[in-house]
Amino acid sequence: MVTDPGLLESGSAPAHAAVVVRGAPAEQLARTSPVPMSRPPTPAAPVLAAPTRSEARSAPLWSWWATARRALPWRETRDPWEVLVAEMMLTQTQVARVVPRYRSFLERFPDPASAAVAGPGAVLAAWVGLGYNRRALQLQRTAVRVVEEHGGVLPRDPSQLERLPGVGAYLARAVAVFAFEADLGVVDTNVGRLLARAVVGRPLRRREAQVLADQLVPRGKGWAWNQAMLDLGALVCRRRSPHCNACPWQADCRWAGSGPDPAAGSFAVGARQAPFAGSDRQGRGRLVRAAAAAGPAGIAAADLARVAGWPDDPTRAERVAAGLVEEGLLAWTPAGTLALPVPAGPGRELPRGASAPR
DNA sequence: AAGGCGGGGAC
DNA sequence: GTCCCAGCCTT
Repeated sequence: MVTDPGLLESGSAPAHAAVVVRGAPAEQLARTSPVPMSRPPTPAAPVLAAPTRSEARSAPLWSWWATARRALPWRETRDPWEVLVAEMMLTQTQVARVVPRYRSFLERFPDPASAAVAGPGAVLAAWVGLGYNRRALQLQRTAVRVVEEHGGVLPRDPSQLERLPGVGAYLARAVAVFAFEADLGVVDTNVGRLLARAVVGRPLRRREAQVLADQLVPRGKGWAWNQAMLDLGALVCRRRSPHCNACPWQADCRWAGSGPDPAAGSFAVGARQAPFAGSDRQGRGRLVRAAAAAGPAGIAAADLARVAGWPDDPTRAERVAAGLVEEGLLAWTPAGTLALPVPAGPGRELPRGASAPR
């Protein structure tokens, strides 16, 4: 008998019998639209071609996952805010870099209300070092919106989640699946790579990938299935040098690790990015980090160029600093120094129009 | 469709 | 050194 870790993890998962094959054949995926937010009606006929059948893939995946699964702190919760914080931190950031920062951030901001009240500067100060500092601002703005429009509780509908600042298609579904245990497929870089390589053996368009991911989810096991898929992509079907010998889908893989990588150019699979060293991004990061370290006093204008890493190019430093101010990541103080947008620390008032936290 | 956005670990 | 990561947003 195949063990089913999903039933151990997912309190609401029904103890049902067999995985049911649903959905449309792979050849029809492209014209299935729009992406359904819930399971479409079960069609009469068996549909997915043999290599893409969910049933053939679920048993090996569960067996593999029972021993290979990663123990990660955000897998211990179903709180939607805690899930959102994890997913926001994990955006383009490796798991190993998020783990040591996750719990300490949640201790400081245990719910949307606390982040809304604290203000952008405080959230940013707790974020510095994780990278992509805009995410901290977006998370804080989302917290304000959740307090103002949703009574301080994140909505469970992906389409509503997606309207929140910084919450796109992936994050909305990730919250729906990992907090509310929806039976949807999440497509990040790991899953996107896995689908392209193992399931279809060719690059996938956005909608194809999303529909296919949805169809593979065994009913009632969305949480465990997606966590297992992420683990399989991250640990076995890696971007470089995949461990095909250790893969539970080796017998059914449409690629098998030789020849051109079908994941190249497929949806959610990252493209090359510009060099970081010497970029504006690098200077921006230095300025925000230095502002966080300087506290309310801020960075003296005379130090900007040196702090940004361009001692011989103050014009560039000022331009980049102006951009950070424009985006709300930094602010000029009355003294003419550059600081985080609001004083970090307790005792701030709520933004005008915000309701009191519960 | 393409480019900007952090930073650190793997190679 | 280069590459890439539980993406999102703007142009």
